[in-house]
Amino acid sequence: FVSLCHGVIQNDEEVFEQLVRRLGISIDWSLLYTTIGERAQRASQLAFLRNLARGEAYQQDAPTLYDIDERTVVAQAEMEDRDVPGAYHKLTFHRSDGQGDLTIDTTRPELLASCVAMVAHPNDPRYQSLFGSTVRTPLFEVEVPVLAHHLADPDKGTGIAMICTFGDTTDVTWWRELNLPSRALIGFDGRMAADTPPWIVSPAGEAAYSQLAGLAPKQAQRKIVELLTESGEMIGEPRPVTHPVKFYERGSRPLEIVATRQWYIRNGGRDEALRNALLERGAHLRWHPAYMYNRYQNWVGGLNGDWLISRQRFFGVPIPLWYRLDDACNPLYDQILTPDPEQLPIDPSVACPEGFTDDQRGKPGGFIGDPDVMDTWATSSLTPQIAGGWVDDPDLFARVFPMDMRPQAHDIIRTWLFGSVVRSHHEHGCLPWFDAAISGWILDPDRKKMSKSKGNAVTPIDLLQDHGTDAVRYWAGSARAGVDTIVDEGQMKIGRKLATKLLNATKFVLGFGEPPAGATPAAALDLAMLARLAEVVDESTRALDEYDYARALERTETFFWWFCDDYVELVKGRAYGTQGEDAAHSARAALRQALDVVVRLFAPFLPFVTDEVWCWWHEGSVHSESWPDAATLATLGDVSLLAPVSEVLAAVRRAKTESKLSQRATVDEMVVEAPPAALAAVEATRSDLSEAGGIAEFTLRDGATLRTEVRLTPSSSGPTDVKTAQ
RNA sequence: GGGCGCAUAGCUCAGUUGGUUAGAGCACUGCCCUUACAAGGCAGGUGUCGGGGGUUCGAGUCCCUCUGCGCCCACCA
Repeated sequence: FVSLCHGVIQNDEEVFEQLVRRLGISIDWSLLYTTIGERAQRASQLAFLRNLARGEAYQQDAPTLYDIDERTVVAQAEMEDRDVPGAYHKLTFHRSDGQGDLTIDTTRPELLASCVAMVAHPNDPRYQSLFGSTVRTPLFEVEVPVLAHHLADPDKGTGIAMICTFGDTTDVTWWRELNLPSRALIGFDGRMAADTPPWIVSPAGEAAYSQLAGLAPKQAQRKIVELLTESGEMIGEPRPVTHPVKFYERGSRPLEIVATRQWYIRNGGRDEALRNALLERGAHLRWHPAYMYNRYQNWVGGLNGDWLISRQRFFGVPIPLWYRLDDACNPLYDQILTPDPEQLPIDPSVACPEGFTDDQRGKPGGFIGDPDVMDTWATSSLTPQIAGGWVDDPDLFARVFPMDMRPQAHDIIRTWLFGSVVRSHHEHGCLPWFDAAISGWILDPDRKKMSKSKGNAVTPIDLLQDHGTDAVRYWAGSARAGVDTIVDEGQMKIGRKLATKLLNATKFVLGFGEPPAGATPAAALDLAMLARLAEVVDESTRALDEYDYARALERTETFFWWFCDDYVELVKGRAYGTQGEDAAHSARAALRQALDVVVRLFAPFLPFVTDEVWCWWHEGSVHSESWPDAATLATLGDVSLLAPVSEVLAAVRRAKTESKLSQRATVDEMVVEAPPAALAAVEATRSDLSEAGGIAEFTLRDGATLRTEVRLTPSSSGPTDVKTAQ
């Protein structure tokens, strides 16, 4: 079985690696690790042994939530509540003093044989006289005490409940706090015990139990309802309710509670000082978005026990321990044998503890390996240590730990993130990273969470094939951090357009040829464009520093479209040389400089197209280049120049469009009226505007507001039309 | 029951410490073969900023409240 698992894993790892490579994520593949690989097992087992040595890991024999299909215990973090249909059953208990009956409501009548006591609130006036007395259970005729406990809710059911071992976690609390006996009947196979338990002694009780023996919970419930109805001890019909029940998150039947010996790691669930320390750690983590800390707080504050890490599975990282056996071959769980850390990873079912030989395995006075494996999160919670070389590369570890950032989705804050904080707190006394970047889920177009079982999942590889990696990353990069995001192939198409535009724009800019060495942007428009770009670099850098990648992308994109639509169109003619050599060199230098920066700004979002165009005029990959620095751009330019110029250009285009003319059509005359500042801007770019607009006669004059008059001659014969645009 | 998020154009969303007439893309419509790009370009209409109240010279933005949607957590007889 284990070898089959390894086969599946090997295949999956290849598929995942292909996917990650295709996504263009910059991974140093020489540092690849897998959570089931040797390095991870070594780190996982070593960390556990160190937890054990410091008392942070311990074993306990206690009632535990257990999945009867998976046949394993599960941790609180892997459970979820589901609303399922159930029914209240009103049962009659008989007072031992013969003074009448007592009725209770239960949703789990099948556990009646496991009843150990009755409980009501200490202040409930209805039951004051019964506290301290005993009652007999229906069918089984077992005497159980009537007790008081503050958790009993007078408003629920009849105000008095039967305590069974174990119907729910409240039963466990009552059982523990009221020192009750254990009468568990549901076994690891999820069925009622085959033999009549010793506490059922009456012939009628034995007869009743024999009809339940070996049944699964649901079958047992149907049967006992039959029996109770026959005996007249059930009042009325079951009353249907919908109530929340605990399930294993991947399970199909409700969890049962069984008493079993398991391993735990302290996580504050039973220790207020540790809980507060971990809350404090979480508060020091920089959360992106910040409100995700609330989920951490909710989770840590709501813990009701330590972290159960042992699992009854065959494939996983083994718990690296052995136990001595007594002369009758019973394991002595307090006589733990630990391996030499140098030998890790080990499988205790194969390896022998020091001082023993394999022929002593399972023999009287010998030893036995722990049969369980660790929860997958017990290993995943150590990924910063595994990746950072905690066990095998102390030099690397010293340099990279704590790590910068944990990227993950919000649904595993309780598992991956919290578990990692717990392990780092115990082992290193610090947070494992400085920042946590929490993403949302991808939702289908109907805003439903994607899941394989619902069949609405879109695999990333299909999207990458259909739209290209850059397009998919553009869509993903436009989504705000932490927010669930709908798959939007429309956005991907826009991303693809952007990538195509970058190819075309680069081809065009490079087509002008390289300006001579030493040529620098000098024209006012060129300097203004570069000044605007400098602002974009600043803003984009600041946004990324704050993990606001969507803003960084948006700002760069907005600039780039303006750059293509307006700036390039304005300087096109000049760059071709229509205004002389010097003017051309200024434009060409500015175009190249801007493109050089823009490509680097886009590189994290559109890794493939940026790398492609970069190599058209640079050596090496854009992804090895430094991030652009606004200070290196010409800062002499006046950004305020740009708005009036773009406005005049738009007015010309509008006039041509409204006259149903080609944008190439000649403007006979244009008059721009503007206040002094705008007028100066238009004046400074007059030659570029004239060329781009095809303007024959261009007049400027003072005015209160910017106003552009455009006179056109339609290409075909027709009346002269005067368009006025604000 | 406790906590959190969201609500802005038909759709998806920007809107930064309160500050001109609230923006973008998509969709829709029209025009244009234009020597980077027709798998393209240019241009155009579109709003009770969820409701109500308050603070302020000024509120999409701050405060209170209500409504709707979504998520997390909770001891579920």
